Amino acid sequence: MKMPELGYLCGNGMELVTCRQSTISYPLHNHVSVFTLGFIMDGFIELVTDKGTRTYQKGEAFVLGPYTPHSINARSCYELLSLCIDKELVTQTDLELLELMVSKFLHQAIKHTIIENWILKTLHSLLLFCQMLPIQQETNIDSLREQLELYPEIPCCIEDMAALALTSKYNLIRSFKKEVGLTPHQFQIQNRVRKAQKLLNTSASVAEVALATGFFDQSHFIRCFEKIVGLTPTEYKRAYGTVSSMPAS
DNA sequence: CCGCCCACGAAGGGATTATC
DNA sequence: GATAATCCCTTCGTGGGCGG
Repeated sequence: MKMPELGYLCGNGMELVTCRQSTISYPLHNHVSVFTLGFIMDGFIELVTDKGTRTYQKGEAFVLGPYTPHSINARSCYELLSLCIDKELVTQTDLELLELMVSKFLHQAIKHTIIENWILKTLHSLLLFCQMLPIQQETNIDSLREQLELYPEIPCCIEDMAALALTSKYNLIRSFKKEVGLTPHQFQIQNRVRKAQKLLNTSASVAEVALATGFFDQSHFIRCFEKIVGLTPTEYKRAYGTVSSMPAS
């Protein structure tokens, strides 16, 4: 398989992931409590959400709200720039200031590449759209979701989760899927992989990351990781070899 | 709307081997 | 030695159906 070129930068409540020459498809998942702005730099992708399937091609952008379940089908080689912004930052910051912060972040993040004009031009309307998206009220499901997001590595069966959400396991599965778009277990696995991605950016070995994120062993970890990320942990580590994070300013 | 039951498929668990 | 891949059996999560 041809390895995609990946880039990752984070800081000030924002994360930027660039993916070049990728042919990876991603199964159903969500980006937890962040807004995601996706910019198609080259090629095209098929984005599937609960609102349907839409093809986005070079020069087009999309917005995903927090916890929006979606999948990506790669029909060809594509280049995607994903900008994730903390929910609080989006909802609690004045639009003009937010736009300034985001464009500053983009300029800092992509130092050696000229940011295409269309990205900066669409930024304002995309951020406005984010701020206008309705945010759900807090429920018991939300507190469980928060627990699973913060501590995905803790062994927690469906009965334990139901107890946390003050409901039955049958109702939990239905309600959770309705609100989050994934079953509790799928959500837990996804968060474990997400946490593992962060740990893989440190000096920890694959086996250490596997145990630290709640997987029984590295064999099981590799299977789940590859299914969600599209790369094995080692390939991922290699692809993100030049990882850096920006100092807070 | 919620709880329960049940069948089925996916995930978990364990062992082993291959590869670098 | 670390990591990746595969196999096989067991366990459990999930979806559908049903009833209160």
